[in-house]
Amino acid sequence: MGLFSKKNSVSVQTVRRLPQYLRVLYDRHAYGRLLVSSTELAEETQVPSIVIKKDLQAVGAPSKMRAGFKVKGTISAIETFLGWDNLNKAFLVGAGHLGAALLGFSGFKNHGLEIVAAFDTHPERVGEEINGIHVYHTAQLKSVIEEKKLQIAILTVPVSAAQGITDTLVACGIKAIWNFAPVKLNVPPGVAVQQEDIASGLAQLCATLKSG
Amino acid sequence: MGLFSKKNSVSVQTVRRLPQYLRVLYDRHAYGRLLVSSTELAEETQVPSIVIKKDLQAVGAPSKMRAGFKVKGTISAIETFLGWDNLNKAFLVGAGHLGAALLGFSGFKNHGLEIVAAFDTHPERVGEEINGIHVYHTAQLKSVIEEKKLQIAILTVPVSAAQGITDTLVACGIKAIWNFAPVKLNVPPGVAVQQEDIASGLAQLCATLKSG
DNA sequence: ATTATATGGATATAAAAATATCTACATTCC
DNA sequence: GGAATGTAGATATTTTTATATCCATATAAT
Repeated sequence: MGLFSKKNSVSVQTVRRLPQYLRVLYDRHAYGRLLVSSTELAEETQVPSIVIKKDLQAVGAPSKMRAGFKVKGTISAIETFLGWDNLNKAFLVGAGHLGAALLGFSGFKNHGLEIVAAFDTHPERVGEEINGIHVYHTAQLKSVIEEKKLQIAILTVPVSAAQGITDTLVACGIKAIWNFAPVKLNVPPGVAVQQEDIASGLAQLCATLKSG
Repeated sequence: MGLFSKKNSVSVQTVRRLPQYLRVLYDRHAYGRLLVSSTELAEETQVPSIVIKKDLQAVGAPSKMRAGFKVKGTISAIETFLGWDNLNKAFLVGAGHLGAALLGFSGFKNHGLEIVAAFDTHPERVGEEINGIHVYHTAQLKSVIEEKKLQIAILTVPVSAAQGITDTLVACGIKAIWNFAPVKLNVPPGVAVQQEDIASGLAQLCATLKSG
């Protein structure tokens, strides 16, 4: 029960739902609303209101009795919790189809992420600019990471290249990897890997189809 | 306990892990292996072996005492469970960055999915072929769906268009929608919607970063 | 003032999922 | 042949997550 044992135990599922709330909150804030109730958020997100209440309480969102959660304060609470209140410098490795799609998505700045560089090995891609982001050769990873003080890696390379690139990233001191390659990466402790597997969602849809 | 009350209760998390196992199994099968143990699958996927055992038991994977799970039979069990043993005809609405990336991904055929048509409203996209898939105008949705007997919709349109397109899809009798637009869709009972929210994964990564 | 109502907050319960423990059994190795 | 080993299978436990119930309270209607 010491000073450092306070486990900030916000569940994974709660964390995954936060961006949904954020979107509705941004919208309400744009309309000048000061308060929003969990009931209203529930209608908008199709998440049960009781889950929303618990989620928002977990991140310390401010509320007003009988009125709802304070829009601005709740936005701040969520953004602070996720570290989205200031931008992390990110880069992307693998400027293929998916990589280009992510580079073309301008919404990351609302999610605390600023993609400032891309890397690839294909000669026809290196030197290009995609949505204003320069594509370097993968050989320059180390120098560019250090020069630009990059923090978060987005991995959209083929499976065969994923682990090799990862080893390089780890050697460069990268502590967060967002991995879209369908393979589990081997990293030392202290490096966070978030695995995105598009097949998981498809599997869920197919299973629902068969049973429903 | 009647004939129809048998609830095939395979958990969501189990379903989401199945594709991972499938990848390793394909690999081992390609190398001619007949058996694979849960321990080996655990090393490969970083999922605890006991979870793997339970998952595979849940879908009725065949095994051999003291030896492991039968590679071929387990592949069949998973594919059958997910309905990936024969191809579902799918189509994509919204051939923008992300849409094009999905159209360019040829791996869906291993996941029971064959994308046979795309739709968009932009004049410069309509009429194009992306990875051999024709892009129709969205106005033709109904006729093409009926003509080609399409079953699964992949939605990669902007948020503003998502619900409108969904209403059309529902009217066309579509029963499964894989939605990449970050908005909850309103659909009648009986229509399965699988929501993909890229921000959820990013939130998870950021939360890990902050706490780790 | 009084009452009705909708809300966040707190607590309790239930359901889902992960993890641990033990057993039986083939295979391999002496 | 006998013991050690590594496996699936079954069961039990714990942890996590979701859901339900009740309560105090601030607002609005009467």
